[in-house]
Amino acid sequence: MTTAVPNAVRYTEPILGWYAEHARDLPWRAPDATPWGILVSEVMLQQTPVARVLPIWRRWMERWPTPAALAAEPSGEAVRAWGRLGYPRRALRLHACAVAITERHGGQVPSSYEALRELPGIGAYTAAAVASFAYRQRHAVLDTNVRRVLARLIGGVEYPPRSQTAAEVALAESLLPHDAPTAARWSVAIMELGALVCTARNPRCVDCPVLAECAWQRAGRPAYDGPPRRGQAYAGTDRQCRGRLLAVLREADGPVEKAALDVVWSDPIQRERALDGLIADGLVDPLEDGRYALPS
DNA sequence: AACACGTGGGA
DNA sequence: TTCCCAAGTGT
Repeated sequence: MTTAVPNAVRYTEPILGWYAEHARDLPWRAPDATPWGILVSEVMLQQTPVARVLPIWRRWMERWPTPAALAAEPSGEAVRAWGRLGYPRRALRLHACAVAITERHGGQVPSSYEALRELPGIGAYTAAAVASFAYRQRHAVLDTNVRRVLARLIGGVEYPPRSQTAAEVALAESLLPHDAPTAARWSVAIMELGALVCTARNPRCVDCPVLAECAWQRAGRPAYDGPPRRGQAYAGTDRQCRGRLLAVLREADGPVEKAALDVVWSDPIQRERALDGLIADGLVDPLEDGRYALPS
């Protein structure tokens, strides 16, 4: 038996109203933001806080305002401009996106979910986000923020399951307003609610527009009881080693000697493995003369 | 379906 | 200081 009260009244309207008043004015949300700018922001924001993305995004858009502008440069320039945002393979894939958009889509970021999904580095979330935010379409946009809001608001638990389920997708789709532009606004609104109010730690429930509807609140905000949610060691890992190695190349003006890489990581076995990994990923180019460079 | 993949800031 | 985690994707 479904409720007689339409979801639009219970969730949509309060959250849209809250968003209208409390949304951050981020540059990729400005009226003059382009689909390319929005796509770039979405890739940069993957697993990365807004505060760190902001300056890099501004510099990036100033330098490469169109996909064609980026496509015209070596991929290594994208890796260099990526700076310390993390997960530098994203920079490589963004460059590959620019090439694909230039070659296959006449330089215009495609608007269909399917075409977006085929671009390198664009998965289910990012394709839905770009289609929604750049083209005002109606898609379930299910990121970590939205999953957490739905887990609490509807599921009555503190955190969503570790990996995304079909039930979550179905739920997100069932909540989508029928009208496409409204659905797009709803998607960004519920995401923003998760980012600003319904946060992972210390949620600001007092500021929540749907506190009265919240199943987690109603249940007395029980603490998460499932298996440990995290545990990613970093110190001493290949990831850290790769980061050190790539930082050397990023900060160098041109190719570097092998010795310049050797000094940043003491364990030669791990160092070589990490370097081979970077080369395999296309993030590092081994030159004929024995030196190493960012890819061209 | 797990696991690899960077980085830095807040609690 | 240590731990958690921030608009995921590809294999």
